[in-house]
Amino acid sequence: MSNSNRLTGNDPDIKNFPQLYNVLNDEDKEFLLSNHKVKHYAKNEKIYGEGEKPKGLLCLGSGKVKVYKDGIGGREQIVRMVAAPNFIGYRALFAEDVHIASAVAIEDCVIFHIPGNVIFKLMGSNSKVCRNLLKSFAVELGFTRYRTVSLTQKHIRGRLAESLLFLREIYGFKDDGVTLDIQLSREDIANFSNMTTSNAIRTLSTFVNEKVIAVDGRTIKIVDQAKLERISKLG
Amino acid sequence: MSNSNRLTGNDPDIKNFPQLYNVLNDEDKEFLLSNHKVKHYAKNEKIYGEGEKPKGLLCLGSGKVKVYKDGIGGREQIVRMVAAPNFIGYRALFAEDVHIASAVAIEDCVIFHIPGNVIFKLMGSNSKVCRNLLKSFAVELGFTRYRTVSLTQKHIRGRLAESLLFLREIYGFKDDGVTLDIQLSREDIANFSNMTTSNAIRTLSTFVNEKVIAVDGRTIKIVDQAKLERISKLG
DNA sequence: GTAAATTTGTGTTGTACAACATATTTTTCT
DNA sequence: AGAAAAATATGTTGTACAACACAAATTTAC
Repeated sequence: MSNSNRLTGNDPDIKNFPQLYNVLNDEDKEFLLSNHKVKHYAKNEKIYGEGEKPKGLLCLGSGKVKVYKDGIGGREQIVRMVAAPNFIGYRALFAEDVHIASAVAIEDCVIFHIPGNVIFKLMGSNSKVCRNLLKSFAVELGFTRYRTVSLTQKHIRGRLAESLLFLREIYGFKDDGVTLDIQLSREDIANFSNMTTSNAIRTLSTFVNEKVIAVDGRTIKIVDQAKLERISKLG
Repeated sequence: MSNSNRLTGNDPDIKNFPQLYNVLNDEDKEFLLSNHKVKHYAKNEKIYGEGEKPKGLLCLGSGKVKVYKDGIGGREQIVRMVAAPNFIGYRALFAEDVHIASAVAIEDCVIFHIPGNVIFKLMGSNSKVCRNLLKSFAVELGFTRYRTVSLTQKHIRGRLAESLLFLREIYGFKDDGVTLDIQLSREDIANFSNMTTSNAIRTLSTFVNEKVIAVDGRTIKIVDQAKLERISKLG
């Protein structure tokens, strides 16, 4: 996984948000620079909630976000794990609908807020903006459909293995090349994998015993990726 | 299983495809009219399959289509039921990816084929085309996310009730106001509701006994919609 | 028209996993 | 620091539903 787009440093700037800024002409760049807000979110802070009206387009400049839906009996289902730079909360904006999921910062985040009329104006004068938004949708719809099938058809081991592989794909490894660059509670892992917290804990333990992963608190190392892929594939 | 060789009196026309034609200026209308193909598909004919490269944008002008993914052990999961007029197979086009699902005509269909470069040119000169495509994506992503949660968390009765309500929403009723305007095999209903065919048959029977629906072969009447909604909601 | 194939229907068995209980460890709060 | 709360861990029980088996009805094939 390439990290060439990944934002680094302490001061994210919308100029480093390639999906949007890089494709604009000079005039539109100027317009965007003077028509957006930069907001900071602390770890565990809510970004938006189910039922709220979208205020505009949100661009995750730095940090990590989980997007989830509240299900039956309060059981939350994580439908998306987001790394920067990426659009968030844009489905509701383009569906002209309220948010049907909630977003929470899972570590400190910087998010660029762009009012609806501003992004629509940019879309009018620059079709590459549209293309990038369409591409985001297309990738996400593909992911969500894929997940619908595996979360309903795969067994627990397969679902958990797949989730770990997706976390690796989304967030990558730390410098050592084996440690997942994301810290999640067992509950979050369970909610991402459609299982109870108990079963997530249990199954992670068996993976450790089988030397597929190594775990230290919330730090997860992928020890045998080929085996993990086999477990994911076999269901 | 042959297409484009059937003579039909009154074919649907791309002029009646509002998401695309109505928003164009005269010049672009002319361009679109001379740069698309009208194709016929017979009932049960495959429109595209998993792994194929998208040839362009498909617009369902008339007929009904199911979109499904092949899951574990050949168990197919229907991820979308489509009524005209609607875009189909566009995810792969905008993700610059191969199709990750298959589409089959569940009754005779007319589909407008628009080459990729043509739709991209129209998007460049008319941002309303983009808006309509974005809206399609947004609605579909919302549906798919909603379904992920209910297909994984609701019990069989709730899943089947929800599926019947979605079929009503998508295809509506016949003139009598109670008969679903769609004929599906029990297997298709099962694959849309994430359950075995046996359980779909069984549960439909109990719904009949409970006077929630009435069934005659593949014809389904919704007798007590409020009750069906209650069953769907309670999971 | 009859045979073959497919779809529909129903009962039985087995099991994957949720639900629950409870202990232990870690984190948060004052 | 110690108390309270939350997260992690593990064993037990119950059940929803898949898997299987088989019969009847319907459709397709020849």
